[in-house]
Parts: sequence; structure tokens; C-alpha cells
Amino acid sequence: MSDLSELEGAVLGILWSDGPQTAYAIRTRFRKSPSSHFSGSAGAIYPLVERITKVGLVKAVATSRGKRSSTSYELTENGCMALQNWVVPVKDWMAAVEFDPIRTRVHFLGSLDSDQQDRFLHEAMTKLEAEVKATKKLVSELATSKDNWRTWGARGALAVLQARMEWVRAIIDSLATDGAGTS
Amino acid sequence: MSDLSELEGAVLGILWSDGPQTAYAIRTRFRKSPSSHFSGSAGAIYPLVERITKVGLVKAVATSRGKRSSTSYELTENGCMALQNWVVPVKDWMAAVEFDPIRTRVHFLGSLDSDQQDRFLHEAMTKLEAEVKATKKLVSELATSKDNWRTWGARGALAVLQARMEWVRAIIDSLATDGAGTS
DNA sequence: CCGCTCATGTAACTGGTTACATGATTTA
DNA sequence: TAAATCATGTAACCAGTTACATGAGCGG
Repeated sequence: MSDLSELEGAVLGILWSDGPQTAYAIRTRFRKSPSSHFSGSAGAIYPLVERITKVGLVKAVATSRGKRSSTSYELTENGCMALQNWVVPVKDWMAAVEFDPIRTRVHFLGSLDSDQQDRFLHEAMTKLEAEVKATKKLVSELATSKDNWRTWGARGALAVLQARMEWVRAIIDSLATDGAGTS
Repeated sequence: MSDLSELEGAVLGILWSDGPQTAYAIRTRFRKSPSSHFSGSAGAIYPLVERITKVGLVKAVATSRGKRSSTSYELTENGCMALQNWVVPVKDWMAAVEFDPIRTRVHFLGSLDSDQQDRFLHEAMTKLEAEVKATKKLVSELATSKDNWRTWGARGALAVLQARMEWVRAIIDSLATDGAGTS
């Protein structure tokens, strides 16, 4: 295992934080995750689990839910070490400016007429507000749980969302007072 | 052209904002861009430019730099409309929480011992500080330019970086006072 | 004239995605 | 008993990447 991908690291992390579970459960975790850009597609998860089993980061154990039997996966000692080594050295690219489709589009807002610019900015605000609201709810739900790190994760998501929202608001305000940009 | 990809939209946008230029120049623009998660790889740009030429969003024009001749690409009427239609309807996923490798790792920080947690958080702070500094510089450089939208773009990047930085600082602070999280 | 940048491309790979297929078990 | 969920997979695709190859013009 040269270097774990982001998805591989995340899978090990889930196995570490939530304990042994089926590939299906891992998949569901990604699908229901509000934040993640991973879809939890079967085509990604099942081969991945097979792969990390083969190299011994994870161990298959037979489990059953009622009458239904299935295979759960458990983090091994090696897997736990691999997780730690995946987390800890912060690479430069991890701190880099993230991809933001709204920001990308703002660069080219000058190609639109004033009405369309307004429409874009207000739509963006509305969507961001909805995300902020949902994330705030998540944070408050998690706050009562025992998993502080997960709460911090949600707080991070919230902080970024709010920053984006205030930034869009600033553009709207400046447009209202100064008028449009160039080009 | 069913729907433009992010890269396709961005290429049209560059052609709109910076005028006709060679595929190589577009490539360089991405490579030197501080933010973008696109590498500007030849294997992406050249086929892409060919594709959008074929469907008439862009028009090839012969140009020369000194004795060196090359092909520049110019936005067509159709291309400009395609750009506008790519920008304007804000889809839900555009406002979603972005991918952040630092945040992902924070979720699993409980798997590390206290020293390693500290190391991670301080490394993250250092890298984020460096990014913030560079982005601040960029913003102030752009502020004197005529391209207001580009300046807003950089400001957006800065806002998000600062939010991430303050979030990491908050974790460090809370760790210093309360002690560690669970698990 | 030698190395750098400009300029254009292609082949193999990567790390995921969608969509499909299948079947057992549980729940309404 | 029908529909939903649990569970496991595979095949085709996608939008990018890295790495390689090639050649011309330009500046020291």
C-alpha cells in the first residue's frame, strides 16, 4: 500500500470511529453524509474493501443481523497504524484553496447582464443559507454526543459555509452601492 | 453539448475575460493559478479545446508571437451564450460543503495520541497561514486592477481560508483548556 | 549554440461515477 | 404479499491526471 487515497483513509477512519461494519453500512454512511463529495458508490466501496482486506489493513469477520448473515470488516493493528500515518503528515495541497463552483462562476459574472448577476448572487445566497441552516442543526445535534471530533468536523463545515455566505452577501452589498464591476 | 463540465466552463470564462489565446496559454493560466484544483494538464486541455471548437463554442484563429505561429481560440456568440448558461442556474451541489482533507482528518484525530494531534493541528495552522498570506497578497495586487470580479474571486478564497484557519485555532485552544476529545 | 519557454499533442492510468443485476430478509 | 431495505457485486464510463514525445523560436 504505497499511499492511501482520501476515500481509503476515510473508510479506515469510519471503521475506527464506528467499529466493525459491513461494506454496505460504510456505503450508506457516505451516501447519507451531508458534507462528503463521495457518493459511496458500490463500484468504489466493494473493490476498495477487498483491496484493503488483501493487504491486511482490515479483517473480514462473519456477522449477522437477525436472520441475515453478512461480512463485517474490522480494523487491524496495521490498519490502525495506516490510518494514523494517513492522517498525520499535513501535505501542502491539503491547505490549498478548495474547489468552489460558486467562486469559479463569480470570476465570470461580468459576462452576464446586471439582472442575471443579481439572480445568480441571490440564488447562491439562498442555497448557502439552506446549507448553513442544515449544518447548524447537525452541529447542535452532535454537540450532545460523545464524539467531539465529529462535532469539530461539522463546526469546520459550518465555518466555511458561513464565510462563503458572508462573502456573497458582501458582493451583493457592494453591487447595490457601487454599481457593477468592469468588463 | 449537453452540459459543460467545470473545466469547460472555466475555459470559456478565461477566453471571455482574457480574450483569444492559445491552448498553451490557457494551460499556463491553470498551472499558475494559486487556487484551482485543475492542473491544466495537456491531456485535458487540448482535447477539450478541440471538442468545443467542433461544436462551435470557440473559433480557431491563426496568430503569431514574433516569428512563432500558433493557433488562438476565440469565444463565439454561441460560446458566450453557453458561458452565461453555464454560470447562471445555481445548482444545489454548488452550495454544498466542499471537500476539505484537513476537515476529513479532524474526524479521525481521536485515533492519534495527544502529541500527534498537536502536531497535526499545528502543521495545518502553519500551512493555512502560508496560504492566507499568499492570498492576501494576491487580493491586494488585484485590488489595483480593473478586473473587479477576479478580485472578488480572490476575496472569496481568502474568506474561506481564514475561516478554516480560525476553526483550527479554535480546536487548538479548546484542546489546551479542556483536554482531549473522546475515543 | 545551448538551454529555456512556447506550443501541440498522445497513451496509459486513476479514482472515482452511474447504472445494472441479483437475491435474501424485514416491515407495512 | 408487496414494497422497502440489506447486502454484494460488476461493466461501462468519465473527467481528469502523469508522463512522455516532439519540435520550433528566443535569449544569454
